[in-house]
Amino acid sequence: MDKESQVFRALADQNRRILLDLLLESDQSVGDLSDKLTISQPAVSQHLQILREAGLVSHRKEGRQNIYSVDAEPLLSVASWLSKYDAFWDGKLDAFAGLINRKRN
Amino acid sequence: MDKESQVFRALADQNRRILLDLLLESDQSVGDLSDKLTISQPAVSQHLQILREAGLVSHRKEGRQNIYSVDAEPLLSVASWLSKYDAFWDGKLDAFAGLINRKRN
DNA sequence: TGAAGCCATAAGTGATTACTTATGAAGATG
DNA sequence: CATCTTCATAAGTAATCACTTATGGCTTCA
Repeated sequence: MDKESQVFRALADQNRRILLDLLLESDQSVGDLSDKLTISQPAVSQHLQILREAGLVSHRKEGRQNIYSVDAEPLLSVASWLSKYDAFWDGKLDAFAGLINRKRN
Repeated sequence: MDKESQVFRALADQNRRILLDLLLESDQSVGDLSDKLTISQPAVSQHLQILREAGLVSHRKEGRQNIYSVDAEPLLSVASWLSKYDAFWDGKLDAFAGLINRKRN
């Protein structure tokens, strides 16, 4: 499977997007993440593996904990793919540009 | 399934992204699209149905042909979701902004 | 050292996916 | 009308998915 499909597929699951959202707030251990979802710890580990394979998260060991953090680089290729649709957004593009500019200023 | 997952899932298949790319060039019939892919016509129809359910394409009948066209609006929510990662792109964000601005000017 | 905590991996399951071939409905054309 | 074109839908299949429970390897700590 090509890398782009792998990234989209990783993002296609709600629990995985929640995991990314949680990691966006702060790096966290698997246990911390598990406590915040309604699925089992192994399920969380499996989702994290898929996110890892898509390059969207990385992890470091701290004692017996495994601390995960976001790695947003693959999303750049998603953004690049999206940019092909600029012409179709017309006026709405300004709203989009506003969205991506919001945090810059 | 939530709408956002549906859009990501629709984009997670390479053939469906190719279909969108083709439709980005011009509105086309199912037969035209079929000729350009290596899968069967029913497979193309099935992919188009998934894209329709995600709101990414629409179609109009012209005689016995079914002409499909891109409907990019759902991609705005993808773009909005992506914007949460601005802070993680740091310097790379400029490249991203360049990408989305390219076609504007 | 031994018990407990943290986490990945294994194995099993039902649901979904992405295709195929077969078919039939609806519109154009002789 | 009879036929051909275009396309969606049906049915079947092998592969993949998202979970579960069970287990065991490390690490920490009493």
